[in-house]
Amino acid sequence: MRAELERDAKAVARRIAAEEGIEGLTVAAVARGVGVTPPALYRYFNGRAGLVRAVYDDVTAEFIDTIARAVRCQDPDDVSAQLHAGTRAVLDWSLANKVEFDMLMGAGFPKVAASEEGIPIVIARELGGLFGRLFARLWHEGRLTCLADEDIDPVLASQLRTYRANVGLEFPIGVVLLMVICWRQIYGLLCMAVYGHHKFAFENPLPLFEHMMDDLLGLLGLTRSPNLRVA
Amino acid sequence: MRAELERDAKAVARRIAAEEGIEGLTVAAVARGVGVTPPALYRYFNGRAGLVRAVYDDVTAEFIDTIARAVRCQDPDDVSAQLHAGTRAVLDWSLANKVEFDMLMGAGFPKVAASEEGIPIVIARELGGLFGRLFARLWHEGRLTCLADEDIDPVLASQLRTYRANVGLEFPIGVVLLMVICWRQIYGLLCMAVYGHHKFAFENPLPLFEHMMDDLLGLLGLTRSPNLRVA
DNA sequence: TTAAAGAGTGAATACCATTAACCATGTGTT
DNA sequence: AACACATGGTTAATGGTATTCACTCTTTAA
Repeated sequence: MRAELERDAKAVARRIAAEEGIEGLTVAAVARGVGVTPPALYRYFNGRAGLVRAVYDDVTAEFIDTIARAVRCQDPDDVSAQLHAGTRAVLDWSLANKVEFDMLMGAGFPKVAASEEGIPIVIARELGGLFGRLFARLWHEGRLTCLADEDIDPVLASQLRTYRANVGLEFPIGVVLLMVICWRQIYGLLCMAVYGHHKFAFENPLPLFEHMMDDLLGLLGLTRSPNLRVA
Repeated sequence: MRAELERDAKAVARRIAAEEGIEGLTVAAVARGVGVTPPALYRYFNGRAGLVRAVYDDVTAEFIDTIARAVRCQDPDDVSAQLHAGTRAVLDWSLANKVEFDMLMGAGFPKVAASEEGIPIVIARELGGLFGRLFARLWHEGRLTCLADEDIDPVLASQLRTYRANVGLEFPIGVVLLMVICWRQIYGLLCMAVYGHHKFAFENPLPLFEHMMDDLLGLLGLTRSPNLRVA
């Protein structure tokens, strides 16, 4: 019947989490926000953990959608622009949604994953798949230079194969290694920007970001696209 | 008088934080741990925030000391070994102290910084200084190849100068940029390892770490030292 | 000897989560 | 139409938390 209350509660929960931080997301606060007493919410959510879980699911979907949209916005034949725009979208979304970023890709994730059953590795899979398709295209076009299988440390190679299987990629593990190398740098920059340890000097992360993108695109044999469209 | 109670409380707080996570660090729990009622702790700490702050200060000192020790352990003339060992110590400490890592360099930091006044940028300063001295040595030995000032984007250059001034470094901003490039990758790997998003494939982060170190040392014109001593 | 400062306790207030018991309301069936 | 029942909410109760205040005891200082 009242499916709208569930929708409202989710929206309120999301807003509270964004404004007050995840520790401010309480059953009582959400109940106040939707004009109901706290126990009522137990009809819809599994207590506080369920509320957090609901926000997590919503945020995950929104994040993936945002990034995918930014990639789709580019010229479908311009892989450089797609990679650049997708990565930029990750940065922009993360900065605009710091609490949510923490839930998806920071310290919040282990906590969310521990609180309820069946939290999937959806971010690594989806994001890996999204960018993986672009890497696949570069690979098939023969533009990537990467390590041969036998030049990769055996233990690392085995890990890369596991990753490839889980994300559903189909190119050599040398390409997977390239992805991981790129992600390592992007992720480091993201955490620097979101958590703000270097805010005293790098309040605006864009110069470092663009410098990094030039670097990473170069690593993939690409150059910055002149047709990049940023939302 | 009872300075020992303050010591005990700090130790208990640290243990609870490590075992239960930062949200389990409650005034009541610490009080139980030292056999006293909660209000008693208000004589020593500024409530829960003060307790968190005390843990933060302790952990900061321990972290810096651990890394400095690992660096000192190496041949003082072997900069490669010092960089490698120092970075490895950061990884090892972070994995062994995930909650504390989060407080120093993750999502916990903004929260701690917001809770009490005068939280210094001690980590960025100290760690930057520690590694900065090694970079300074490489620079003065003329082994580093880096961008000239005029080849760096002006906004980025200004940020690098701010960083250099805050950390007390004395080499060209091209070298500072090298440091930031290295840190970006190290930090990304740390967050990956500590937060465990890719645990399904990279449970053991060492292969990726060693691969990264080879990369970074190469960037600095160095090779892996044969005399590396890992604790 | 006495006054004051230090260090703790207990009680009170105000949050929070969670469960249990209860009540209204509408829906479907006989 | 009347009745049973599932749905969706309520209030009440339990127990956890932080924090403040008033009070007591003990130690120190004059």
